[in-house]
Amino acid sequence: MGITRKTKAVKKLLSLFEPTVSAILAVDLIAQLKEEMNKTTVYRILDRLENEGIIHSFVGSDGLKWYAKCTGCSSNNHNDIHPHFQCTNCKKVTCLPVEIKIPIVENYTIENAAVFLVGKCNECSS
Amino acid sequence: MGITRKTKAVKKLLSLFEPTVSAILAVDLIAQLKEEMNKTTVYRILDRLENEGIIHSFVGSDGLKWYAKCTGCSSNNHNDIHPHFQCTNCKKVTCLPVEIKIPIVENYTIENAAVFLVGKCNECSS
DNA sequence: TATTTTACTGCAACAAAGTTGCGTTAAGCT
DNA sequence: AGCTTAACGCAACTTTGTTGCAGTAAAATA
Ligand SMILES: [Mn+2]
Ligand SMILES: [Mn+2]
Ligand SMILES: [Zn+2]
Ligand SMILES: [Zn+2]
Repeated sequence: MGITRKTKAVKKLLSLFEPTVSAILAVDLIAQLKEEMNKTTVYRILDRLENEGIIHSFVGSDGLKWYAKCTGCSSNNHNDIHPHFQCTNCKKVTCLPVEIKIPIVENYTIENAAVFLVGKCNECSS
Repeated sequence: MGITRKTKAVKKLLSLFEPTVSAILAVDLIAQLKEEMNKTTVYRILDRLENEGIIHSFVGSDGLKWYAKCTGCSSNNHNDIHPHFQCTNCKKVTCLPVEIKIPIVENYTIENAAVFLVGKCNECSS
């Protein structure tokens, strides 16, 4: 189950997540890998890696899809529930290593929460 | 500034938000109004109403745009910051009238938060 | 190492959401 | 009623993402 074959394409794509802690836009990955693989392949590999628990995805405030490395997830245990932050200045998106406290609201049984925060990162707030 | 002319189209669109507390998908509005106005018109009216502080928008977990009525906003004061909830069963999306407690995270100055909650609504959890 | 199997990839065509330009219509003011 | 211009319809376009199918290559088997 999952990524059964570690092809050149899979290795190449994974290598782009290595040097950074930031999340990466799916669209940016496609642009960056244009010479090396087809966009269909990029989307398919992202799908598989996410099912494997190697990366996770979320949607930004503009509806675009972001991907970032997981820490300690597997295919049957995706426990990477944390807020994501975007800097309004440098536009970088990062995973915040803090717990989300799921609110208790009457008449609603809340099972999951997606939190997208916006503000200024340390480097950009001079 | 804002909606200067209350046309038939504007009145009709606003009337769809009246009978419900739920949010409405932009795409659903377009489908529902297909016979009465063009989709371009729908998008343009939604834009204007949002700038006026009459409705507010947010993005669901699938990247689609939702709109809901504002309560007590104006064009220069959009203070409708609350979580949104989607029921996994009936798919309805509602505005939750609770305050979002913006987390304090070192190295990040958080200015805004979008919280999208998922679970079961009262009607659907038998 | 040669053969075989099938997971993976490329391509082209498609789908859905949303935007833009421009000519036409109608809201609402005099 | 006539005038001005905000608002509208339409078609064409952009962007993101998906699908079907034929061809390729990773890796298992012999
Ligand atoms: Mn993350
Ligand atoms: Mn709301
Ligand atoms: Zn920054
Ligand atoms: Zn429900």
